[in-house]
Amino acid sequence: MGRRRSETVTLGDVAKRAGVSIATASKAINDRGEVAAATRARVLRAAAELSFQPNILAQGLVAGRTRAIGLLTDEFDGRFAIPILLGAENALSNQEMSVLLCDTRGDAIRRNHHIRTLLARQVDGFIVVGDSNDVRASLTADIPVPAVYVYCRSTNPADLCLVSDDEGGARLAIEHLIALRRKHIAHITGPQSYRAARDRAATVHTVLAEHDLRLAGGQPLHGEWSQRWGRHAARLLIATAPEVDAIFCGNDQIASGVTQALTGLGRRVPDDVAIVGYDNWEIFAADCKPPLTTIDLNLQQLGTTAVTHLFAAIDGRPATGVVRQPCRLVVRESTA
Amino acid sequence: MGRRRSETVTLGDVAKRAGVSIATASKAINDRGEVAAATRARVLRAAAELSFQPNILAQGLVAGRTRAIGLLTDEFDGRFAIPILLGAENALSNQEMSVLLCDTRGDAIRRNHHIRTLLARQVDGFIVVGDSNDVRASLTADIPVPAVYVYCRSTNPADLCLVSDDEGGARLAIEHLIALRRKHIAHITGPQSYRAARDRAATVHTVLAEHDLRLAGGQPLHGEWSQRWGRHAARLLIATAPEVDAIFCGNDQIASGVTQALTGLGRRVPDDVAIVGYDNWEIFAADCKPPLTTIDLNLQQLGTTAVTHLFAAIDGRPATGVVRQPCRLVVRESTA
DNA sequence: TTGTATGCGTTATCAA
DNA sequence: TTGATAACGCATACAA
Repeated sequence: MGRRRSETVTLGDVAKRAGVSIATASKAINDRGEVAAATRARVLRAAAELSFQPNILAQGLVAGRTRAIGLLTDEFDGRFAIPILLGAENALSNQEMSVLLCDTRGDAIRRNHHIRTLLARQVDGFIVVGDSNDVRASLTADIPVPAVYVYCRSTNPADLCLVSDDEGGARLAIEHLIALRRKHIAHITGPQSYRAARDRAATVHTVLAEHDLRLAGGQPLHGEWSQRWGRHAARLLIATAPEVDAIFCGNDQIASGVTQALTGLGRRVPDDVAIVGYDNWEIFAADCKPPLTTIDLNLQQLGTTAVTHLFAAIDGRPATGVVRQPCRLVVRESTA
Repeated sequence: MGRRRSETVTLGDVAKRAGVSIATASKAINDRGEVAAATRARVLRAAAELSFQPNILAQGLVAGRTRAIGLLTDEFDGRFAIPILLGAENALSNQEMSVLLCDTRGDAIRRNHHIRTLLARQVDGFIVVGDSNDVRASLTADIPVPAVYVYCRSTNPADLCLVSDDEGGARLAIEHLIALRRKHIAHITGPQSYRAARDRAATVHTVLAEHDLRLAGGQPLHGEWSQRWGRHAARLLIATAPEVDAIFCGNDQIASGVTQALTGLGRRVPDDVAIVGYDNWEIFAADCKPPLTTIDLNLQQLGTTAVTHLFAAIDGRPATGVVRQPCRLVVRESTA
């Protein structure tokens, strides 16, 4: 049964056509010095004429490496995983590495199954993409290759985890509003169960205090990550703290809802109230009316960084601990 | 140099521990009948004790198949590719197949490079995910394995292309509005350069005509796929065709913008004007005020279907032509 | 500089 | 029922 696709051309075919042995052909193609220039040229021409492609399976079998890595994600329909994955895929393919994608759908059995499969495929390493909030069971004990955790934490402090710098992002937002001379700054954000929401809220307090300010409304308004909550919270806020002249929102959807509600209440953005969102999800931020100033997480860069670290680890120079990826302020009309 | 990870356990290790030859161990593990029950049990136990995982590279080398497929996408940050990819990945992993992911970023060189790499990795087939609008150069001539095109067309009519049923989707929307006794139905949609926009607009005309109705405003309003265009078009429409009592929008973002603008103009949704969106992108459709009735493309199912067809093709039963995936009406408050 | 021979881990053939 | 042995395609000591 078709154990070999007839058209497949192997190193043997190349060698035959060039009139040399397989060993010589191999050396020529892999540019090992021990071959005469003329021979090398003959081999390369033969290879080109036959469109020879070395079988990566065979190479991997002998080398013990496959130039492939496993990308593990729990819920990759979430919008955060995508840019990370994209950044990683890009960086990897620049290094001639392939990506084996596995979505575990939050199912531990599925996850273990995927890990076993990937190991059976002899991947050279793992990138684990999380959802920022939860802590992932460390793979380190179960696998013989390096792993890097992105946008999540691992249970093992000796693992390398790359996360977004929530404190830095919140600081960027608040200092921007303060620079605009806003004095009554409020914070509408997502559930307190989210670490990101808690960390950023804490930083909001800190930065305001550094400038002798207090949060308008006294406390952050915790709710959902939705436009609906934004609309609702904005009305609450105007009722309880009508002096508010700036709102830092936990994501762009909330900011969009806030903006809609404020406009409905007759407040002008940014003249009466400046708005800053979070995530720079362009479909919301740039298409809002007015377009939203927001914080970009540099997620794609996060994916790229992960690859860099994974390569270092594969080369025997592993890093460790939690690394924070800086955010970036994107100024649009909502604070212009 | 480290040509083998020391901990790796091979079939030889299992065989030794079970006190049999490698050949016998292989037969026992692969359940080939020609082995005594007791021996088989011994081998399986040894394998379990050593957590033996067969090396898929070696298996693939001898079998000529790898149980891996290549997933090629041009711009996978677009939101349509994601659910398709998710559906495909899910179906594939259910069949113990792995996915090699490649994003070509619309670059032909990159694309060819990826294809060569995937072939060198001996993938058993390809799934090509497009962006619905453009026609993809057929791979068939260049590759020795089957390919299925999803959410795009191929230049070769003999290829199998899976697309969304735009006509059916538009029909669902318009017939829904007609069933609600709306008489003045308008259509606000994306650029005419998009095949989907053209096909749906044509169907809108057809279905209205079937019910002796004409489009409110006379012509579809073609613009961008954005909220901004939705807001703008809604104001245009109210100015030129104030009698409008229903609007079918080309996507959920346009519908969201339309809804915002209508609300600002004092029209109630759905009482004065019913709205239907397209795509069922929940983050927009379900979080709109009011939540949007919309058309779901069943993209995940599209991915699953692609895998089914790819398997058939790999098994020597290829299909051909353009297959349309039916859409689904999702009713929410904007037409309730 | 070139070629021979061996091994990577597995499956399959065929003798024993 | 079992076990040598030969592939699969490639890379590499080592001999020539």
